[in-house]
Amino acid sequence: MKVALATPPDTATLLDLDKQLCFPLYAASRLLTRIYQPLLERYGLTYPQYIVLMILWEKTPCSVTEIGERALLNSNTLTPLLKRLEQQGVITRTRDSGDERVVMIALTEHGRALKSKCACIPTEMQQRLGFDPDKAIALKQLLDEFLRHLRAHASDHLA
Amino acid sequence: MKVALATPPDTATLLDLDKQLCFPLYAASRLLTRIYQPLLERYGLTYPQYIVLMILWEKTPCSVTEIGERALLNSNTLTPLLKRLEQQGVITRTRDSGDERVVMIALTEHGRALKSKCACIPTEMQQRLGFDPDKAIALKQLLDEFLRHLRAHASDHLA
DNA sequence: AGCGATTATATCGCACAAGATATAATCGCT
DNA sequence: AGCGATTATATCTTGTGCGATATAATCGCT
Repeated sequence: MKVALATPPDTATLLDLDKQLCFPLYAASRLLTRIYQPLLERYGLTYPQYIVLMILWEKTPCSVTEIGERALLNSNTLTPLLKRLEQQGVITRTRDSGDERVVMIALTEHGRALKSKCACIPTEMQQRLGFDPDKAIALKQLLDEFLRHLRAHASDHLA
Repeated sequence: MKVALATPPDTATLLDLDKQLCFPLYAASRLLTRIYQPLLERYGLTYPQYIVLMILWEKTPCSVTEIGERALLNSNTLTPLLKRLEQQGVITRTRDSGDERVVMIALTEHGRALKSKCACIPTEMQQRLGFDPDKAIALKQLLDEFLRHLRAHASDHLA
């Protein structure tokens, strides 16, 4: 016979929005992106485009696949995004002469110049956020660990 | 004259993808949503739709604005999402008789029934994730705090 | 060399997101 | 009562995201 039905983990309760891990992740991601937006639109960039540029600022040129692995985005998202960056004159897209399947993405002069213009963004974001730096670091560490876990786990699920 | 230019926080370095807080947030949010997907598509739901349903399972009916405040989504996102849920017979949309500007969203019988069908999802996600529960709790707490901070802060920036 | 399997991008369709703007109903003040 | 301001949704446009599929180039094996 069922006895201690009184106390928690009853399944209905677990469906409360406030109990979810995913929701604050999802909401915080969108809100933080919104705070980036006014800083980025000065240069005509969206947040995902900024991610791609950060990858290219570290190493250029990069193949589409390399960018996808780093940003965790597939070609169906990257192709149009990269075409927009190309139209803005920020990057070039060139087929690799050695392997014609590969499209190499390289920064233009303008794209390189954007790096120094964007250099103030991380600091400015930190100021605008005004979130306790210690907590931000703790959060980032946990998130990085969680992301590593998810990446390792994702391959399980694709199998 | 500039002297100690050698050591860190030089601005260029801060643009490294690995230094960013937003990127793991953004990436983890998308990866986690992907893990939800196979569980949700059994019931023809997307993750944002599931969020809205969790809100309605706690309290029905709700106005569009109430849902928007809870889910942090605006009408331009909610209106089409809610219309799709209506077409699926999960919710109804009715103008409030007292105030015709307000559209009240209520669960249908089917929508209510989905709650018990979805009851297993939180537990199943936890199992599938296999992420250290203590770390998950710590992460959620930090995220909740960060989200509260962002919400409070967002209003500053909208001003 | 020949050809099926693999790989790298691209395309298509659908569903968010969010700013800007439109529309209609209600409120508040005189 | 009248009317400008506010409020609640809806619509339009642009830009992601992502599953499914298409296409073209390369690889691997015989």
